[in-house]
Amino acid sequence: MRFTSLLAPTLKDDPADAETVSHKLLVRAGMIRQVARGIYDFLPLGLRALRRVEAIVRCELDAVGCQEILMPMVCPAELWQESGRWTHYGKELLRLRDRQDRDFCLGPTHEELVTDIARRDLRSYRELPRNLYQIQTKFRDEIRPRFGLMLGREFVMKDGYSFHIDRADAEREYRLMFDTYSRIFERCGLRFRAVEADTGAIGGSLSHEFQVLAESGEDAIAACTRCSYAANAEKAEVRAPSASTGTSRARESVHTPDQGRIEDVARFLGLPESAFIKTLIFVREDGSTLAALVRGDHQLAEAKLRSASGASTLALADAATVERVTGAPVGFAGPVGLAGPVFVDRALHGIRGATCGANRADTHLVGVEHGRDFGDNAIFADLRQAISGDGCARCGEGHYALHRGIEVGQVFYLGTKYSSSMGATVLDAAGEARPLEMGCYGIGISRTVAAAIEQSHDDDGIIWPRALAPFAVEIVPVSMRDEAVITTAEALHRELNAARVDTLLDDRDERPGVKFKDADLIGLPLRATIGAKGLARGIIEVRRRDDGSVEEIPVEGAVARLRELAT
RNA sequence: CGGGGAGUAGCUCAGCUUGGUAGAGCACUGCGUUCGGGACGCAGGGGGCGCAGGUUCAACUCCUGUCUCCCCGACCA
Repeated sequence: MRFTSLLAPTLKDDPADAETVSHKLLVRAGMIRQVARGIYDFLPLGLRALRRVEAIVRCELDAVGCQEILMPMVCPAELWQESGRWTHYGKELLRLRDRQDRDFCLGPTHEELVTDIARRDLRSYRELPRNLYQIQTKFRDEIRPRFGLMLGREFVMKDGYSFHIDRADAEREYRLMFDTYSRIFERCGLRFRAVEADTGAIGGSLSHEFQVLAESGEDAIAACTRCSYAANAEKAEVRAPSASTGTSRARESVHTPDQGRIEDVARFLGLPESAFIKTLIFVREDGSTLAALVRGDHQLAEAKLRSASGASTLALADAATVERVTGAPVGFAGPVGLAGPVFVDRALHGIRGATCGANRADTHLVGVEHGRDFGDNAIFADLRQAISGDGCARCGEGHYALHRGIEVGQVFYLGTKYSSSMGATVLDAAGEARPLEMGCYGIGISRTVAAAIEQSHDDDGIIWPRALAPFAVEIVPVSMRDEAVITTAEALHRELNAARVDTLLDDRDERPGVKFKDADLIGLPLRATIGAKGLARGIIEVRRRDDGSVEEIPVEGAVARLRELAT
């Protein structure tokens, strides 16, 4: 490909609306362009990177027996009504109406559609297992899209679904997909970690996320330094503390005017935040309320509370509800005398001399003690987010180190959630109709492109992993006025292409500095610089984008050498 | 949805406080010089200031409405 015919509008300035590195660099390198919030054009270079990821995904999935299909982006409401998600999915589901006034939605995921295929076309256990996938544009009307390709509303996703006669076979497939995903991300050249994950709104019971490790990641993941256990910090089980904390003292109330935040009260009273009990009020789906207690310096993990309380959905109570339940404005809730179910994090078991809200305006209680002052209606559970240094509950010995990650893939064991609600059954060997056991497996293709950049870049631009680079080699003729330079560059370009090495020839009549800057920005793994001085000595200079190392190679045999370096 | 910020040339921004009919750098066009890390000179082209109203002799500047984009949002009990 010639630069002069490539649409690659590189920019010197960072775009004003970009925050993250990948967003800035993708735009600056002329790979994507924003069209509306969370919606982007892919320009040729960006598309090529996207296609690289797709190709790896296809290759690995096809190799383990998956079959590619393509389902519609516009989905009829009926199927979503059948599964119940038409009413439950929420505002992320973009609904539309056609000219006949029929309801449709843009598919944010395709369990309904694929289950519909399965129930129509799969009849017998003999036709199982099946694993169907598609690579397609998805739409989720996110509340707050951000960070370019990281959290778009429209994005490219590979979603796969498998069908089995029983749970054992579904779990076998789950493990197969787990291994396949590991291979896919390895091939992409990414540093990642597979972590146990919450199953979230989709449901199911067994799930791993594939997290690309990057400082800018939005997910916190906890990995044991001793064993192989790693999990989303939301889910990572925290080992129960061995000893209770604090010293006993008499309970008394203190006047804390306008001190509603733990941070403020802690300063006001000169106490550490860890000596506080944080009391949060939640509302269940049916409108009933419950309280959750964590230590002042800890964060509640909503997913844990959800499973401890058995509530399918939980929402933090609004100010009016808090006042009704606690009898005090927001900021002064506490467990003492609080009615209703109270879920308590294990770190508070046996706590003494603690401080909490008094359920009275502008008042806190000090010297609060578990057992003496609260606990009758307490249900103890692991409720908080893991933090660095927490004990690993899995091996019982190690401790957690926290990392930031970008979720690029997830594998789920789904069970019969959709097959049951949508009547997707097959006959088993005994001639009995059984709902299909299902698994589902996703990879954020466009997000993977962004994640690769978050993980691999420098001040000058992108540093593509070989496997994802839009081109393998960029040829930079230092001058477009020098016959020998041009001839050599053209020949190299031609021969590399013939040798199936994707090559970009920067044939623009620009000064060398401009070309070098753009080459660094675009970030192809190898740059072959051809200049008059080098040619006089019969050499071409090859520079690696990742470590900046330079190798001079003879013009004779340059193709073979470059091909070697490129693979 | 709540809070904050911003919409002026392709990009990054200045100009609005104190209304008088729009500017810089980069990019772009032509010519010349230059040519191994974002060159230089000269000469050019391009926007009427998100949109719609209003006030005024006069609005990018003031007022009202509206749209779009960006950032933050249990952390508090």
